[in-house]
Amino acid sequence: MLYIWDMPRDGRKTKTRIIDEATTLVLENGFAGTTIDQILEKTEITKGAFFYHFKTKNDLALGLMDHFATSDLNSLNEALEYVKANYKTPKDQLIGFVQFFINVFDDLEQPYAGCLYASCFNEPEQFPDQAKKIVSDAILEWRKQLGDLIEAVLNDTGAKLIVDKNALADNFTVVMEGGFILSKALGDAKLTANQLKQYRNYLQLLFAH
Amino acid sequence: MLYIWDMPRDGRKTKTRIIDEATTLVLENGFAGTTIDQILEKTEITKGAFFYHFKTKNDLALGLMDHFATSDLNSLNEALEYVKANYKTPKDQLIGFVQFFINVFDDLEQPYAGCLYASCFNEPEQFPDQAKKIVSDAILEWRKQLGDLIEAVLNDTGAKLIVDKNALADNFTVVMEGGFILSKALGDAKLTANQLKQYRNYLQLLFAH
DNA sequence: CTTTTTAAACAAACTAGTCGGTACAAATAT
DNA sequence: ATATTTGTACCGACTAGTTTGTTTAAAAAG
Repeated sequence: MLYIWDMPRDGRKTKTRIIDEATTLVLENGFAGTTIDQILEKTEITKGAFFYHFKTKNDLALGLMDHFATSDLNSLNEALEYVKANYKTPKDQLIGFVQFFINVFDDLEQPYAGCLYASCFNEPEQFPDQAKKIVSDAILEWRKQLGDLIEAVLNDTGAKLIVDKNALADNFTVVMEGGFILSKALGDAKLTANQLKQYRNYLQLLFAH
Repeated sequence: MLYIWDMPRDGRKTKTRIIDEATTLVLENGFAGTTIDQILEKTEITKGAFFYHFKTKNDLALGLMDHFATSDLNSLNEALEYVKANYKTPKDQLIGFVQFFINVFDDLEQPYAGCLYASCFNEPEQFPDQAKKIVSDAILEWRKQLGDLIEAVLNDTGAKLIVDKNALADNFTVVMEGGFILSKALGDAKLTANQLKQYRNYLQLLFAH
């Protein structure tokens, strides 16, 4: 017999709840535009509980970015593992990687809530340097992993044009970030996937036999 | 009969100064993160003068966006006129259009300050609907003008792949917006131009003979 | 004269962060 | 077994300072 009052208090649940709700609020109002009172209202916790988990609002910024980057890099690795398990040639793996994310964003009905990386550099003075470093490290990790895949294609298949491996890898991140903005601005969820398809087209033309 | 005292004092200079300095501040701190006192300090005017020109802070948001969009659409038209005067075939005009902006961003030494369109949708709840409409209208104008150019190329040259005219036109906006983020995140001014070069590559491969 | 700008005070609401205190489970002591 | 202590999680009133916007009287400038 399990009564709720028998359940031990788990502070991680509260912390996770704060991070989840705060992320939503920051994507709607920006970081400076999100007040701690708003977070308290959404999470239905009190000020005391909030400051128990986060020393300051800056500390929250760090927590948000850390959580976001971790889950972002998880999805990078998930996609990499998927294509390496399911495709043989580097080219198929690279195209499959992009297609993986096309499928994700093709299924969305309403515009993706947004990316905290963009928030961080849209109000850069509001975020501590540590948060900015988390973002740049994450972007460089996407560059590295995609860059390795691209290099393998260059060695295996060759390209129709001389291209910079890093710039081509970065182009994925750029199309994603820009796609989110376009999608929100025009209120059309499908636009992000459509933009990724342009990137896929580019790769297909570049690495055509 | 014209008396000298018929000429009122010119408040447009002050208003322009407010808009210029406020734009810089919003790109650094976000809109919610920019206080009117900060603007007063930078412009060296007083609170009375500020509220003489803008009824509310929301009114300022509108003024900023209107000014920004006007100058953005001016540069769209400038580039269009340039390529139509200097290139003959639709394909050369389209590639020339992209090259026009590559040249602009290749000359930058430090990352582009940023785009208010992005600010608007990174803290959408902070901006009035009217401001958001200015942004979506501007993005649709880029889509239309570039789309017309692309359609001319499709009719004249044909494409290696079936592409959606609008998505291909939007891809320019997306690469710009994403490029700004990348450039700021990694602190490298050249990255935006490099990303535009990927878009140019894509067009060249797509419309190759 | 009319428009624009100053200077300074003021208010009402909001904001980040503090602080003393409570509830409760597990560990420790008796 | 029972009593006491300790540490974690949480509460909510309070404070010091900030923010938008108002008001008012006077001054500058074409």
